[in-house]
Amino acid sequence: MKTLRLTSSDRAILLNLRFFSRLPRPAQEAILEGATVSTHEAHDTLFRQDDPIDNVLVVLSGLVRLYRLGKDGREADVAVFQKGELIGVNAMFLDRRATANVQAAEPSIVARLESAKLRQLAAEDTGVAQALLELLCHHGKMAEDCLAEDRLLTAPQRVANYILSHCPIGTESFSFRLPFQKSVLAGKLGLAPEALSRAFSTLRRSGVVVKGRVIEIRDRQALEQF
Amino acid sequence: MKTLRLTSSDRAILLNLRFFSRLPRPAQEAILEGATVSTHEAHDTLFRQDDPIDNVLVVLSGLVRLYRLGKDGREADVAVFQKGELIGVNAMFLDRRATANVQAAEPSIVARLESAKLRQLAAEDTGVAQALLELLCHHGKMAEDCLAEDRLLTAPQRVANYILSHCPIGTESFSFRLPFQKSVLAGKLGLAPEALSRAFSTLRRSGVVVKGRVIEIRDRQALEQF
DNA sequence: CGCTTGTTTGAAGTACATCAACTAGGGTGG
DNA sequence: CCACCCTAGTTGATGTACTTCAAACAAGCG
Repeated sequence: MKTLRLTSSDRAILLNLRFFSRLPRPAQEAILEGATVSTHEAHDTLFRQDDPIDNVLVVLSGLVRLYRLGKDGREADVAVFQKGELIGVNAMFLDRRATANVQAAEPSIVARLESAKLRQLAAEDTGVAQALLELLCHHGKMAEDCLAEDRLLTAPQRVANYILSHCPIGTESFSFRLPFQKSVLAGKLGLAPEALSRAFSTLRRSGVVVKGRVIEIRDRQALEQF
Repeated sequence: MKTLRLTSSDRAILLNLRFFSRLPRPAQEAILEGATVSTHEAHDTLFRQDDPIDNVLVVLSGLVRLYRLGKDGREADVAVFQKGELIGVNAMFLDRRATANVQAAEPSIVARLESAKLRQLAAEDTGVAQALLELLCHHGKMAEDCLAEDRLLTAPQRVANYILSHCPIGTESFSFRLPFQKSVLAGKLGLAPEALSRAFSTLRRSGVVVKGRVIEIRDRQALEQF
């Protein structure tokens, strides 16, 4: 891991995020001022569960995975963050400890904001607080969706759902590229990699063609009712 | 369902909540001013998924269950709220629609706060925003815990966890009363009622005695390593 | 006492995990 | 350019945890 200062392109990425773009200008400056950047290899661990943490991370490139460990050493993903997503906002307002292990799932670059500064800004400026509130509500909804999916859907249904969520409405056929390894998708969906593989082959009968990371949907209807 | 004004004891309950007690006095008044109360029979539906919703609910007594429906009509609980908990905070800052079905799981009384008012206060007063931020982070952590439990633990382990979470630290043996029907606990843990029942009987071998709603722990050690 | 509702138990089925073997790409070094 | 290796992914066989359906049982409450 190497730690650096923000480049101007890093700044540009940050300022374009939904979260940042809603902040008042002075708050933007204040946050960026103390920010640093770090680069990580795949499988690097950024934090371990319960580590004290006084940064909020922003993924600038790559992929960061949050997972918890079972007593038997098994890993369960609780979230996967892509470019532009914020990590560790919850911890900032709770006990300031990581609620999960944080790991780079591929070579990644993350910005590190100072939680203390962000907390202070939120306490002084309702605009900042507002942006955080919206972000947290969005996270909350995602989590609820995820729990409901886990409890209601079978593996092929979860995969179908994922595919459909990347498929613009109103299109009958479509194709896109997975933004990460299949094993990461498996973790995100709460499946073993083998189960994901089998789910894909089940969906082939409903017009889903998978070649490498490219997924092609031939019959949207069939997928939706799966 | 009957709608009423707040009684003074309702006001007292609300003002004692962690959330309310952190609010500045004028904000408390402003919120209580527009609040109403409604009573519900068991199984009453308060909202259906996607209903527009412009209240935040507070459970004053009883139990309120949030669940989503699968395509086949199966129900999956996403949260269960007891006395003193707030419902619908996420929706307030998103699209203002219910993210799940909301149902009284037993005869219940809920206060209804005006989301518009609360939103306005949060936009004007960082104290209010702060209280909401902490609340949402807490919700977020709960959701993450829940997802991780679902993915890492077997049914008996989840039940053991639940029991331990109600067992004061440092006590070797202990007993407490379930705050709701077993079928509700089953839903909360993502299990069929039968699975919960079987989990209890598995745990009997580890010193858990269940009589009606009363649960007795004879050997905390055994439970912890389950 | 009998009815309703909640819980337990049993038997059968299903979905997913796990383990192991095999296959396909994607570099690397010769 | 090919042989090799390493990793990611697939496929098969087996085990297991939970669901589902059905029936027995218990507990309130009229």
